[in-house]
Amino acid sequence: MLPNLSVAEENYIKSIYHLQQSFESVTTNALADHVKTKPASVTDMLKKLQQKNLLNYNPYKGFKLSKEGNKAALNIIRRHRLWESFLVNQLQFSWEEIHEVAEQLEHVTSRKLVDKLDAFLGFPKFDPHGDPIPDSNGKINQQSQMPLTELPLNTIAVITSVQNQSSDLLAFLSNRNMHIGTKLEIKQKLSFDNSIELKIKNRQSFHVSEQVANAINVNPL
Amino acid sequence: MLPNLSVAEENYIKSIYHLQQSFESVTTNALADHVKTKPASVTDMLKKLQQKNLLNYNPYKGFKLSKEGNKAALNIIRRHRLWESFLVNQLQFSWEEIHEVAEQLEHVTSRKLVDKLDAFLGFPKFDPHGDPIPDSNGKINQQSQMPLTELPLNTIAVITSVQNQSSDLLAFLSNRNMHIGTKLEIKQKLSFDNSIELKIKNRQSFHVSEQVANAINVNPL
DNA sequence: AATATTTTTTAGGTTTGTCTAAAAATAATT
DNA sequence: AATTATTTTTAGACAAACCTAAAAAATATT
Repeated sequence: MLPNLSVAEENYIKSIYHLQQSFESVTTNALADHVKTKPASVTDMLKKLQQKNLLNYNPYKGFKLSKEGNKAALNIIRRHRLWESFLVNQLQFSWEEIHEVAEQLEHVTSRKLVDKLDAFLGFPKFDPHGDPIPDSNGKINQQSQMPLTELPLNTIAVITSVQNQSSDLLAFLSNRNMHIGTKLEIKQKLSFDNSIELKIKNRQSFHVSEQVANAINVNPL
Repeated sequence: MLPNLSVAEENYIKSIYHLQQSFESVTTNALADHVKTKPASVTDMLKKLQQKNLLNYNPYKGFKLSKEGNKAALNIIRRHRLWESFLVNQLQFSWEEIHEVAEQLEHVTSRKLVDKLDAFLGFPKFDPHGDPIPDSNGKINQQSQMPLTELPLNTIAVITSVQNQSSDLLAFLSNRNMHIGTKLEIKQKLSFDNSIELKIKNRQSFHVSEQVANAINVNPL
């Protein structure tokens, strides 16, 4: 069903997908920046992706992924995030190191490999950065992830990731029993320093600074 | 130290290495066959590898891997065999399916990934086909693997692999307590049917047919 | 509205790895 | 030894993905 894609094509598709998530219109220049190439090269590739029906492209007007293109993108992202999970959870990589390696692994296309890896990892829903992993049908748990600072009051949410790697912070979180998967809710936001009062079930509430809250991503339930 | 290699270059190097193991001189035509391309393309690549000091090449006379080239080959083979081990031992792939997937995985170059994978797998010495896996310094347990039919009498050896996938055979071997890693020795060879009398420590000796013995590869200790 | 600026596309070239067809070197045969 | 056959290399082209420089279109500014 999906055509065979070169590594270059996959990288463009993935970049277009990511840019579409952040900005509702993607420009040639922004894409060139993202894939680290020149605008003229982007135009060439856009034509090629259009021909493969992965992209709807009107010269000078703009472009966006077709339904097929979107499917292809989710497939690539699935592979990327599963490998990231593998690297962190099985091979003990730290978060900074994985992206580059996953960039290579994501281009290994065997469907069977990906599905078996998924099963081996226990069908994770989020990667180590807290980003959702599309399932084998391309369904993705839409980006409900947000920094803790944006979580509304009295809404239970799960910690999905921590942005920062500093051992200080990790130790602090561990000490407060905050781990990936921990459920919590915000009881109060203090306006004079933007600190936040948190409550974890069966524990006493406690405060965290704005900086800490900003480094924690959560997923409301 | 080793130059960055393209996927194409890696495939040529790997093929040259394998052909050198089987035949003491490798020809342009044989190599073209092995990498599924045309002799003219091979000549082009030979020049390139020569320039990178991976190959000693004399036009019309012949070629072989340089010391550096050999090192590069062993590195690629290490990656290939570690991934094969991963696919079979962790992801439950069967032996037929792994080669193609490992052909892609072997080109992921992160040294750290490979070494961590090696550790994760418990530093295996042989891949699922029974072929030796080079260590991180490129040292390889030279091919002592042989079919059980060629093992001398009264020499203890370890089963390293089974050539055949038939469930009959696998069940038979399992029933006789013969698995990868099992130590055994030959007590007698019967000349009228070439069957073999085997002995496993702490067990009664038993016979296997020539066909069965031929499907089993062993490594003398 | 006319001009200036920015963005995007076209035109033409380069590199990598491939190809076919022809030439050169080596090997085999009479 | 001379001819024939095979192997290998050269010559010239092509596709993919990139580049620079120039042209075209869209956007912004006066």
